[in-house]
Amino acid sequence: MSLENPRTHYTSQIDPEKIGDEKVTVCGWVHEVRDLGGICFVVVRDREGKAQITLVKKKIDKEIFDAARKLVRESVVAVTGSAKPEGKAPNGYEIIPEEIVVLNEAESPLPMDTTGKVDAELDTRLDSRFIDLRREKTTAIFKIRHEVLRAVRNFLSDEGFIETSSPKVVATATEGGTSLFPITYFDREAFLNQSPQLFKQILMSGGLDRVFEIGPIFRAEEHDTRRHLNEATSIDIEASFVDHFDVMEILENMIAYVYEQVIENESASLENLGIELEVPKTPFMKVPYSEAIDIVNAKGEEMIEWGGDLGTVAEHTIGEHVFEETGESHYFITDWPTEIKPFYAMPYENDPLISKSFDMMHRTMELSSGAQRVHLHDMLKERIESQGLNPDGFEFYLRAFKYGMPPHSGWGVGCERLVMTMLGVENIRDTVLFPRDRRRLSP
RNA sequence: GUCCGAAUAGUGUAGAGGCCUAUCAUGGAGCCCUGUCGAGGCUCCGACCCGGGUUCGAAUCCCGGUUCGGGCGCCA
Repeated sequence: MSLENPRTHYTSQIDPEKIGDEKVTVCGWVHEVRDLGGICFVVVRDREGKAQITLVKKKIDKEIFDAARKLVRESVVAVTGSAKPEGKAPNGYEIIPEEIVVLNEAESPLPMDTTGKVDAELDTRLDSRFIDLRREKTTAIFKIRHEVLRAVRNFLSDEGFIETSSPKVVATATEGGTSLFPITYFDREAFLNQSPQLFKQILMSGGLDRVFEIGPIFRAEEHDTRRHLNEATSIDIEASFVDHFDVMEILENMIAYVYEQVIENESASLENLGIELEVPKTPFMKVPYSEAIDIVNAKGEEMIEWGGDLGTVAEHTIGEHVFEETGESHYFITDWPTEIKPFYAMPYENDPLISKSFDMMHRTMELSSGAQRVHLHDMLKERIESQGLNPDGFEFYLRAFKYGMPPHSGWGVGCERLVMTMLGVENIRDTVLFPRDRRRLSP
C-alpha cells in the first residue's frame, strides 16, 4: 500500500548540476505563493529545505495555474513535475509542475508566521509547536539536538559503554535533596525518578563495568528560570575501576567530540541559526572548590564561607574568570566539600572534608556533576545517615554493595543544557519539543 | 517562593487623561502586474486580558485578579 504520489526527493536532494529535465515529486507545505500575474511562484517546504515551483501562465494549463494561485499557505501538497536547472531560482533549480495535489488544506489565519517575517513569543510558539516547528530555525535546533545525542551514543559506545535503561517509576526517593512527583502505582504510592544514579551504580555491582543511559529525569522543584525544566533529559555514565579524574577525561573528550560532530554533520543548521561553533579545547581547566570561592570573594560582591554552595552570581563570576584566563567556556570545579555533595560522593582518604567530586561548568551554568562514588557498604550507610536520610529506604541499593562492588565513578550531563550552551539559546524550553515546567503541562 | 516588569487585530507592535472612529508591519479577502526570491501597487477586513474604582471623559491613572516575561531563591 502506498500513497498515490510517493515522494521521490527531499527538496535538498535535487541537484541542479546533475539534473537535466528530471521528473520528481516533492511533498511538503506551501511556504509562500507569489502571484505576479503572468507568472506564479509557489515555494514548497519540507524538512530539508525549500523548492520553487514555477508556473508561467502562457506555457501551462490554465487549470493548474489557477489552482496554484489559490493555494492556501501551509497546506500540505505533493508536486510532481520536471526539475530544471535555473539560475534565477533560489536553489539553482525550479520545478515545472504537471500536477499539484492538495493532500490537506490549512485553515487561515495561521496561529503564527512561519516565514521569519514576524516574530512570535516563546509562549505563543510553544502553544502552537506544530507550526513553530515549520520555522527553519526551530527545526535546526532539533536536528542539532539529534546530532548531539547521536554523537554521544557513538562516543560512549566506542569507549566501551553499554547503553542501559533504568526505571522511571520508583518506590522511594533515590538521593534525597530534590522533590519528587508522587504518582499512583496500582494501590501504592510511587514516584517519578529524579536520576538513574542508584540504578547505574547497582549495575557496577552487576559487572557491566561501563554503562550509559540517556533518559528522562523528573524534578518536582518549583523553580522558575530560563535554565530549569521539571522533565529533562539526562546523559549519565558509570564506570568501574576508574576514579573521578578518569571520568572527567571521558567527559571533556565527549564534549569536544560532540561539538566536532555537530560542526561536521549539521553545518547547514548552524548556518541557519547564525552560529559559528568552536570545539572546546581539552583538557578543561580544573578549579578546586577552595580556589573557586577565593575567586568569588576576591571580587568582593559576595563573601562565601568554605562549605557554602555557589549561587548563580558566583558561578558567573568564576565562569568569567576562567574565560578571561583561558578563552574557554568549559571548566571543572573539583574537590567539593563532602557535606554539600550527595552521600554517594567519595571523600578523599587523606582529607575527608572534601570529596572526589566535580561539576563541569559552562561559563553560563552548570552542565554536569560527577564523582568517584563510595563503594564501601558501611561507609555508604554512614554517609546516608549523616545526611539525615533513612537507610531503610535504600535497602535495595545498599545490598548491591555487600557482595562485591568495585570502585567506580560517573557523571550526569543535562542534555538540554548542553544544547542550550552550545547554541547560545536563551531559554531551555527552546531545546525541548514539548517542555514541562511549573506552569506548562500541555501540549 | 520572592522582587521587578508586561498584557492592544491570527502574529509582532505604536500609544504618557480628550488628537483614538486606535499606529505600523505581517496576515486574510479582492483587483492590477511575466522572473519573484521579505516581490510591488491600490481597496477592504481584523484588537485595547478580566472585574472594580477615580474622572465630565480611561487603552492610558488607582485597586484586585489572571496570564506572560526577567532577576534571585530552590535545584541539575
